[in-house]
Amino acid sequence: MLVTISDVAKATGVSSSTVSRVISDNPRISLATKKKVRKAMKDLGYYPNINARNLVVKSTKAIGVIMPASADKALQNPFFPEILRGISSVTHDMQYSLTLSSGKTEDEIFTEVQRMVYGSYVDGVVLLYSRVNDRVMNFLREKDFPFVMVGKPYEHSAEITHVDNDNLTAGKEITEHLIEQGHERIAFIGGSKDLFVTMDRETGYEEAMANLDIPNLEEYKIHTEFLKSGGREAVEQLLSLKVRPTAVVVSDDLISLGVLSTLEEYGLRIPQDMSLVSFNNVYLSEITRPALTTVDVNIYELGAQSAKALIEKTVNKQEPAKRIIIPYKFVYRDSVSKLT
Amino acid sequence: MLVTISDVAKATGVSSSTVSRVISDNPRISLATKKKVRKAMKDLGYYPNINARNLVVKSTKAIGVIMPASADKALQNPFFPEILRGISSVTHDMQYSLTLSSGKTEDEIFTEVQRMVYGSYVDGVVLLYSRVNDRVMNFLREKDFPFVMVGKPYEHSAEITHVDNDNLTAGKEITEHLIEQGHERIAFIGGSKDLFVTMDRETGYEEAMANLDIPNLEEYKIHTEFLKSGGREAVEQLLSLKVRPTAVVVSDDLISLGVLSTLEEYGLRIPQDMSLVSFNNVYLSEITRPALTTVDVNIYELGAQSAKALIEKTVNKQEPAKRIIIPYKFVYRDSVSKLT
DNA sequence: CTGTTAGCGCATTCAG
DNA sequence: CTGAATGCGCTAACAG
Repeated sequence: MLVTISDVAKATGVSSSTVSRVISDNPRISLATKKKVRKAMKDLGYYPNINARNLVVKSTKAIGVIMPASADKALQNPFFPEILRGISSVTHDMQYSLTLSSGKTEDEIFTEVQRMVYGSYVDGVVLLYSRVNDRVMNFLREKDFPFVMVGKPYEHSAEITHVDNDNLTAGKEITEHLIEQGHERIAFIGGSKDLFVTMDRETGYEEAMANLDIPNLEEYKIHTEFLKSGGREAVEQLLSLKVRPTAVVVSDDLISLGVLSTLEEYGLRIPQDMSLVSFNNVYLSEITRPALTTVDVNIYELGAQSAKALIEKTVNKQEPAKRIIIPYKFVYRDSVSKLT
Repeated sequence: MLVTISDVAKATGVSSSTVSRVISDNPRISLATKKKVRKAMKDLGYYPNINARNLVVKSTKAIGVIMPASADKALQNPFFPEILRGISSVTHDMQYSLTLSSGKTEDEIFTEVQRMVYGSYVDGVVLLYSRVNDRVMNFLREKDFPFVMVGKPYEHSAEITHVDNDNLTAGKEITEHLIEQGHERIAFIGGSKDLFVTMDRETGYEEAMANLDIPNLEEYKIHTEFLKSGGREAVEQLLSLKVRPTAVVVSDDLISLGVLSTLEEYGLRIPQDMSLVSFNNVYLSEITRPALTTVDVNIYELGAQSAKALIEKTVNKQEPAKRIIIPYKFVYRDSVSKLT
C-alpha cells in the first residue's frame, strides 16, 4: 500500500541512505545508481512521506495565510481572494503548500497561529492585515517566527518585513483630485480606526484637506465596518449633517458599494449630487453604476511579493527585514463630477 | 527551544508515554498525574509536534481543497471564496486545517493532488468542480482516497459522495419562469460543455423549451468561458443571429456580468430589449443594474456540507457514499420583463 | 494506573 | 561513491 524508502532500497539492492541521497539529488551518487533507483521509485510508485521528512529536517515547505478576524466575513471582500491569487501563484512556483487560517474571532485566530507555530505546521505566515497592538504579531515577534505582513506595522516597522502601498500619498493625491475638480467639502469614510490602512489613507486625506482654507471637520470623518453594510451606516450619518459634503473618499471598494446604493436609495445622484472616490480597484468597481474612480493598489502583487519575501525569509532566517512598496495607480471612471 | 514530550516527562517525573496519554486524555490516567503533567506542559510551553504525530497515526487532520484549473482564474469568480467560507467554517469547528491547491493547469493540479495523497499531506480532498472524465477524480477513486465532490459526478455517481443542487430542475423552472412571462425565443449561455453544472442546467432549459412548440434551436445554445469575457463573446454570437432571442438564461452570475455590459454596449436595454436570468446569486447579482433575477444555490452550504461529509469519511472510511442535495431558491429582481 | 519497548519514514552523521 | 547506525517527536502495544 504505502511505498517507503526502504522498499525501493530493497528493490534496487542499495541502502536506504542511498535512496535518500538520490531523492535529494546528492552529487556524490553515481549516475548509474541514480538511474537505477529512480526507475525503481517510478515502478513502485514511491512518493516521499512529507511528515517523516518534516520531522527530521524541521521544515514543512508550507506557509500559513492569516486572514483578519473574521475570516468568514473577510472572504466576502474581493480583496482577499485576489491577494490569495497572488500568494498561491508564488507558493505554487516555489513548490510550497498553503494553509489557510479559518478562525472567526481574534481569539480563535490567535490559537490557530499558536498551533501553526508550535506544532510546526508551517515555516512562516503572512498576515493579511495590520492593526495596532496585535496579539498575533506580538506573539510572532516574540517567538522570532518568520512572518511578513501586508500593510504597515504599527511599530518596529524597520524590523518587520512588510509589503504595502504608499497609502498616505495615495490618499492625499486622490483627495487632491477631488479638490482639483472643485470640491471643498469632502468627507472620508474608512474602516476600523485601528487598521493601519485606514489610518494612512485618512492621514493622506487630511494632508490634502489642510491646504484648503476650510476647517477640517471631525464629523466628516467616519469609521465603519469593512462591509457593504458599513457604507450604509456611514452615508446615513453623513446625510444627517447640516451641511453635507459634495464628495467623499472611501477607503475600500466594498464600502463604496454600500455607500453607492444607500445614496441612491436616498435619491441622490452620483456623481452630480455627490462625488465618490475609492480604493483597491477590485473588479466590483467597474461594475457599479456609475463605475468607481478608484486607486488600484495592485492587490495581486501585494500577495505575490509578500509570499516571495516570506519564503526567502524561511529559507534564510538571517534575511534582513525589508519594506516592499507596491506602486498604485489611479483609475478614473465615472463617480466624480466637476464642480463649477 | 523546542519542548518535547520527554522534556515534560522528565520535569514531571513520569514516562513519556504517560505524557502522551494525558495529551489524548486517556481515562486510565489518574487525575492527579494528569493535573501535574498539564501544569508542566503549560509551564514549559509544550505543544505537540504535528508531524511526529501524523507520522505515527498516519492521519493529518487536514483536508485539501482542489480548485478547478486554473486556480488563479477561479478565484476571480466569487463562487469560490464563498464556498471556501463554507468549508473553512466547518474545518475550523472540527479542528482541521485547510490546504489550498494552487495549480494553474490540469497537469499541475494533478501533480499537486498526487503529492497531497502520496505524501500524506491531507486526509481527504474536496473537489470544487465536476467534469467529464477527470484525471484527478479517476486517480482518487483508483487509490481509494477519501474525497467528496461539489457537483454531480460524471459516472459512478452512486459510489461517490457529492453535494450538489438539483440543477436540472432549477434550470427547468427558471426557464419556465421566462416562459410564463411570455418569452419564447429563449437562449442559453453556459460554461464549458464538459462541466457538469452546465450540462444539468442546460438540460433543464431544454426540457422547459420542449414544451413550447417552437423548434429547439441549436444556435441558441452557447458555450463559453466561466469569466466575464465569456459573456461578451456569447452575446456577440447571439446578436449576430437573424432572429434574436428575447431572453437568455445564463448559467453563472459572472458570465451574466459580461452579458450585461456587452448588451449595454450594443445599445440594448435590459430587461426591455432582452431579459436575463442567471445562476448562483453571488453578491454581484444584486449590484448590477438591473439587478439580476437568479437562482440562489446556497454556495456557502455547498461548501460546509462537503467539508462535513469529507471529514466524516476520513474518520470512517466505511462511511457509505451519499448524495447531498442543497435546496435552491429563486431570487426575483429586475432583469426580466413581461412580454405582452 | 503507569513504564518499557518498538517503530512510523526519513535524513544525516560517521565509517569505509 | 555507498552502507550502518542513530534519532527526529510521538503513539501503541505489551507488560506489570
